[in-house]
Amino acid sequence: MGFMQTLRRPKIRDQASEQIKQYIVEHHLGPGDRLPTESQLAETFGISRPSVREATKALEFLGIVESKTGVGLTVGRLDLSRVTEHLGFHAGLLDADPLQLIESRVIVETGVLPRVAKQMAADPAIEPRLRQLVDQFRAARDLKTWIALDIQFHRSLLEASGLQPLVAFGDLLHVFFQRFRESVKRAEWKQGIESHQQIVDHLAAQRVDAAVAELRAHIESHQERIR
Amino acid sequence: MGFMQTLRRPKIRDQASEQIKQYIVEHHLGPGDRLPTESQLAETFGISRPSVREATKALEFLGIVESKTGVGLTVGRLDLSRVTEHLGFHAGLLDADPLQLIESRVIVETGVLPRVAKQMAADPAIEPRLRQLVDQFRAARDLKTWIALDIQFHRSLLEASGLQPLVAFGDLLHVFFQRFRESVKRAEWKQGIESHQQIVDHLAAQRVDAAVAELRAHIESHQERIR
DNA sequence: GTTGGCAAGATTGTCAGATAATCTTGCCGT
DNA sequence: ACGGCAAGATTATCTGACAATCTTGCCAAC
Repeated sequence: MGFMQTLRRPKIRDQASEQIKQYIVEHHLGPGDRLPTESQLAETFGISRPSVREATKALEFLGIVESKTGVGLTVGRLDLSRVTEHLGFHAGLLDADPLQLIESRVIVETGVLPRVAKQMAADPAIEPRLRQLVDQFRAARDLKTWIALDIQFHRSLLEASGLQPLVAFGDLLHVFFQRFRESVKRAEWKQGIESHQQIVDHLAAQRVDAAVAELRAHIESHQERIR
Repeated sequence: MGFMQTLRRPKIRDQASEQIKQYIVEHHLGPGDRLPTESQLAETFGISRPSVREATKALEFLGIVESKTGVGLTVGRLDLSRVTEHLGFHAGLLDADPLQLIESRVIVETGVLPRVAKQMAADPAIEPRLRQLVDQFRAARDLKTWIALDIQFHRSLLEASGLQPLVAFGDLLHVFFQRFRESVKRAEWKQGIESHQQIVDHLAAQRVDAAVAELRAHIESHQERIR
């Protein structure tokens, strides 16, 4: 019978990572502040250094602490991109509904366009950058560079909004979209190039609604490919 | 002279974690599937087992892999709550521009409302759920439960859209947003309650534009508090 | 006196090997 | 057929050592 217990003894390294977090809070440490050395932590917690390391390396992976050879451990600074970097990988495993991912992209990327239009009017450096990417598209000859440029275009669009959280979210999704970008056919390039061109044109002329419509159609064109 | 290099050799365990992720992708492994043993991984990568462990423990921390004593390593199941739990333990470490967070939330949450209105028309269960949350607001007496309910309300809004990726992203934004909520004053509750009420009313009546305007004003009201 | 480099110490990075704890599997007796 | 026990497999933890890297301070040269 298996009803009893499953009362697993908590793992030492997990206790250690909790204690380290607790240490940070109790000592009111902020980003950049120093932590005790691994040896000191090991002695304090009454465990071995390898266990402490497994704890700190896990925390470091998330960005909660940083470690430098010859220096020591310091408290880290957490930003969204750091987190999504690893989570994006997860979105690939998690068999999310492709239709939901497409719709999510549409909402985020079109939602950002009004801001982009404003930023373009204020910062003359943005438009040339986008046009340069469109031109590189036309010169692209193989699928691989086309994909890379497509990713960069959409990323630049998000970057132009100045909203880093949304850039991070875009990066997260792009891992997933890579999968069916590969199934793009040559004939569909041309259409993609024209879409990008028109989006930039619309934005430069402050025709936000037209840009939104074009971008929505562009992203939703993936829908036909996923069946 | 310091101009040369700063070309840090990539750390072995980081290479290892990358290789493990790569292994999962290349072998098309999904949650629950087995990975090679630590010893096998160590031998395959040509490194020691402790280094493999530091890599796997970091991945396990995020839920990318799971390990059970006597069993082995398996691919993990996405558990965002675990991540947000680790992130939220100390607000002082979170680094994000408040204005960008606010604007990002506005874009995501308002962008979702057209879909929510559609879903409400199709699924009669949604409206009572939202109204119930509004009612609980009115009954709330302390700041803590108010914050919890506020988070839940906005989350339910995203859930009602049926777009899981945006729900997950919303959770992440809330973690970074948390510290600003604590500075809400009692007088501002009332206003928040009324906002929520009106948003639900507008949506129920299919007045999407009005709901968008109200939600935007509601979120942007935080701007005045962060100076 | 100032500057430059070098040496020593401190700290993390990596490794090897061993033992304990825990889970699975299959055998054996009833 | 069923239940328990033993053996194997695998992760969990520890000890100890050495390598790589950064910081600090001393010392010599100018």
